[in-house]
Amino acid sequence: MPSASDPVGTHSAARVADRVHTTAIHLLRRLRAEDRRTGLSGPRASALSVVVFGGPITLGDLAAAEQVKPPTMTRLVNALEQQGLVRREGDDADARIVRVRATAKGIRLLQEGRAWRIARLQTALEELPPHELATLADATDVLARLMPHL
Amino acid sequence: MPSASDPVGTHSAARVADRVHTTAIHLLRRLRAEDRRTGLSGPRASALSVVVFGGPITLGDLAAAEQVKPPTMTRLVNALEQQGLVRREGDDADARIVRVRATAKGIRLLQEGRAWRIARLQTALEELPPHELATLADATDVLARLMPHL
DNA sequence: CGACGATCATTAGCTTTGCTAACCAGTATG
DNA sequence: CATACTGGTTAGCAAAGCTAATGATCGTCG
Repeated sequence: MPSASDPVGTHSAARVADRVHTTAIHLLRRLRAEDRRTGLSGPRASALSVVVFGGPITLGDLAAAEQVKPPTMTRLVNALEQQGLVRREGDDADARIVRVRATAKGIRLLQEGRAWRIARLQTALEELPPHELATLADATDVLARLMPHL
Repeated sequence: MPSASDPVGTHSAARVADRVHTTAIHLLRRLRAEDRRTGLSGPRASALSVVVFGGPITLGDLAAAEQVKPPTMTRLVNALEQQGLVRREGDDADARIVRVRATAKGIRLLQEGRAWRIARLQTALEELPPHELATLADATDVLARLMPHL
């Protein structure tokens, strides 16, 4: 199915890869500015997000999910804990393990922050015709399916 | 035009905004690992990219382009200069100004680094059927058009 | 022409985030 | 039960971001 913007099918994987990459970078840079409103830095917001949506999780797994080494995650969790956004919990079976759980405050802040961050993007998307919105949705599906293979 | 994955048109701008945002974050995190091969950190690679493609540019404009304050850019340029990737040049008319220009080595390294960084993505994209590749290309078009309004 | 404010870059010093190496406590295994 | 492995933390380093203050130059206006 040749698209409207590329009727003759000149898409090469290399070109598309480059454009997807560039687009992602530019998009996030634009949105980054909104982070300040929550008082949460990028890494903290990201880690909190995993804790909120991924339920109680061990510190090591959290580090792996965030693609960060354990010492870095220890510090991030320290900071989030001091802000009252997460709690450390011990494990009954294995005393080495630390489970991290989001507090009600953490859940609330994350949702507000997320809302702020994507508010501008959402506003812009509302101007799009439905079929373009659908294209974006489809593209996220494709990339989500691809992600595990990266 | 309802898409295959969403036949009844339940797309809301809010949902799509959230998914685009999340997808961009996850994608870039996966790709980040490849940066080490160039010996260029993310910020340095990004700044070098602007210098290479944006021609000689003043330090202040470069800082603005990278959405960073001047002192930060001074340090980045110092590092790039020590690596022999850019050169500082004075301005004849205005002695306050520093122009930053990429060296041949800088241009070469950037192109190699870019290639490495997107190599995994490209490999994954090569597995996709053409219509999904086209979906991704269209999505980048939509977002690129949107970008100035963000 | 000369003084004074504006502009561009840098320096100094702080915080956050990332790392590796070393360490401690607890688990599991021979 | 000794020994190795695992999960988390501590210590210490480097990079990248910031603000505030400095230095040097430019432009303007009296």
